[in-house]
Amino acid sequence: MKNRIQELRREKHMTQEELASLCKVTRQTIISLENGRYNPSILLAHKIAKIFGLSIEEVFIFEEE
Amino acid sequence: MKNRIQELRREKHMTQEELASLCKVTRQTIISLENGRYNPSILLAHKIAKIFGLSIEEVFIFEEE
DNA sequence: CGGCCATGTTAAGTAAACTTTACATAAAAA
DNA sequence: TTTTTATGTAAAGTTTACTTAACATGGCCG
Repeated sequence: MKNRIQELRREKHMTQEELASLCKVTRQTIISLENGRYNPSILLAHKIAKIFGLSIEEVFIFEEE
Repeated sequence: MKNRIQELRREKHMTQEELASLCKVTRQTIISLENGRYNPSILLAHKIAKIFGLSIEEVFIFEEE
């Protein structure tokens, strides 16, 4: 699964720190998501999508798995 | 977070066993999701939504959290 | 130059998702 | 009545998401 977090965060001129605190997770978590180390929980995915004003499917790209 | 898994599964006349094998998880996982013991991973949420031909947001209801 | 800011790495720990196995029960079918 | 089918519970174990903390680096600004 790919995601557009870094791209969308930069569009909004947000730092990892700012996004993390909006989501109420740590900066490490944002780094791990942006760098593809693991996938977010569905709740975190929803929070992130909401912050960007998009649906989960618009932020997280599910390729064949 | 609430979900409509049981409702949608019954609409499709599917057993927990059938849904589980389509998702490639165990029946226990489906039971746990239907009975609200825990939330699915984003990958499992996506698979389930896909099986029902819906978006994640149509199957999983995010109330204020 | 020197310091700060944003990003990244590593590692160890906790919490939550998911598995495996075993057993229980009610309803339908044989 | 006995068996089968669908659903559920419980407990212990593995894997993955997330935290905490410490340290590294390149870019920018004074």
